[in-house]
Amino acid sequence: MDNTTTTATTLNNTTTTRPPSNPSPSIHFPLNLNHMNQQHDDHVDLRLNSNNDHRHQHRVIDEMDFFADDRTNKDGSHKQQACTDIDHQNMTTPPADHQSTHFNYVNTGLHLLTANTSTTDQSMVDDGSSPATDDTRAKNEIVMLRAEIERVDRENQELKEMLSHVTKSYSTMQVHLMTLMEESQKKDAHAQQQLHVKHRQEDKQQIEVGTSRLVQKQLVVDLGLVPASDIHDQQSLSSSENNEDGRSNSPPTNSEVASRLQMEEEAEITRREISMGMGREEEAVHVSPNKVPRFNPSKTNNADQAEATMRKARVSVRARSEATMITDGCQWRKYGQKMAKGNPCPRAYYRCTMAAGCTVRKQVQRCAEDRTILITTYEGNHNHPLPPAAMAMASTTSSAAHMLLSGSMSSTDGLMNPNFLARTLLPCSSNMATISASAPFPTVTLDLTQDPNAATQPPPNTIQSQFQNPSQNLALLPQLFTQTLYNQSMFSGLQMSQHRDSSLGPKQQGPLADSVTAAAIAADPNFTAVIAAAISSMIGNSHPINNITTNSSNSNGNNSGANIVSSSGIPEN
DNA sequence: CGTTTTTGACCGGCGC
DNA sequence: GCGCCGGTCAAAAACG
Repeated sequence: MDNTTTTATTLNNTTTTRPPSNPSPSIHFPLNLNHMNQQHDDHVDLRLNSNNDHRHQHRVIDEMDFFADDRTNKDGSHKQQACTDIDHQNMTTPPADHQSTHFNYVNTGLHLLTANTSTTDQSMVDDGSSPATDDTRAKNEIVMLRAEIERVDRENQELKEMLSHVTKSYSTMQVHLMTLMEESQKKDAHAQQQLHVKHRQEDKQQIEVGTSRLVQKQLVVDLGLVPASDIHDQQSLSSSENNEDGRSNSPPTNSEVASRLQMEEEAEITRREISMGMGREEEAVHVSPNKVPRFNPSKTNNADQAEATMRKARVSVRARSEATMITDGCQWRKYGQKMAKGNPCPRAYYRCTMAAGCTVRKQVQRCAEDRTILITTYEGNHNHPLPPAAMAMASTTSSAAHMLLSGSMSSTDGLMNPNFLARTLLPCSSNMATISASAPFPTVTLDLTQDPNAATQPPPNTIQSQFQNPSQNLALLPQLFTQTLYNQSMFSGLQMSQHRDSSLGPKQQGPLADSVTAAAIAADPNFTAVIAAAISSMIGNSHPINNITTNSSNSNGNNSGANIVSSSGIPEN
């Protein structure tokens, strides 16, 4: 941002009367093209010394950058910028090939002429040339400048083509990514169907054999209530049993095996996502008569640990709000309230009521030290369609779980590097996302409190800093949104790859995966929703998240009133 | 009357 | 083994 500001300032200094129409486009584009390291002098000198090709090129590119991002007027802006100088030099004779496009700038150029012409005039005076010579020189200069303009135009064109190419490539990749995701989803559905059928067949066989315990277990699988670890076990069992079923008569080829494994793996991941936060129902159904713990240490493997980690992974949002809860687009029902140790404010427990089977929960509690800060902790994944606003928040919890599952918990990269998340989330600004390694649950924390001197401190083992002031907080939002949106496809791709890698277990993923995953999480657009939700509550409780994102969720009547909370949901105490 | 909230009881994990 | 604590359950109360 500093670089951008510098550029704007330089231009303003150079062209003092340039219409203040376009400082804003400079905010974005220089981030994409790396010309911001140019000195101020480059801008000034280039403007005055058109015969310095090297420097001039820098100037041209910088100015290109400065306006190129203005997608509504980038073409015209380039030419306007490039032509301003020549217009200064030729006050009444703008180049014919640009005249049509620069009529808006003629007057401006007249005003900007002073500095440049003074220099030129001075040189002319120093030469002591006759008026005729001056005319010739001026004409030569005009010719040179026209040639320069043409060259600049060509460069502009090339750069525009490059930009267009990059944009197209990005769009293509995005489409490709979406296609892959759809295919993946289809595979998941297909794999689930196959597993369902297969398990039913196996159930029948086992019922005949009389293995009632396995029947019970697999019924749980069929109901989709089994934890991923058990699914994994089940799949292993099924895989081994596949050698005995009908299909095993013809040994599958390697590709078939690989394909099947991949499909089952994806199905497992899908189940894992669904089962995350299944909570009591799942346990109630699954617990064997012997009350064998589901995560028996004796048979715990990486997948089990990952599952346990995912189940408990949480996303916590700290935001200043006088409301009982931040609005996140979901319907919640309070099911409990407890006094937590060390905090005079009670902690309220909510569960999602948008679908019968959804067991997503959240805890809401005011900070003990600063009761204007509302701490909302989410756990689990929704298993039902959500309105856009709610979907964003819900995906965040899933994303957090994936991040933590990916090995960040075991890696110090993401946890112990104080600047890691900050660099990832907002490379040019302060930190707001933190990861807590404190037991018992891995937690991703978004701190949206505005007061850096708030008495509230993050729990031990957290990495955290805060926005320096509210204006900065809000001012950074657009950039944050841009950044997160830009990374959306990247994150999705990573998420998919994580799905596949997750079967390897955290230990088998390298530190790069850890870092990248954490980066993806931090850059996830879903975080935007969290931020938006928190910000919306900060800005005013009468402005729900929809004000920031979309009003489309109004259709289900769950926007500002989405969170059905009693007035005493969180006693102010 | 159906839904939601309240609140005491209960359960399981964990530390001593 | 016991007590503490976090989290959940479920009956009663409150609400619309």
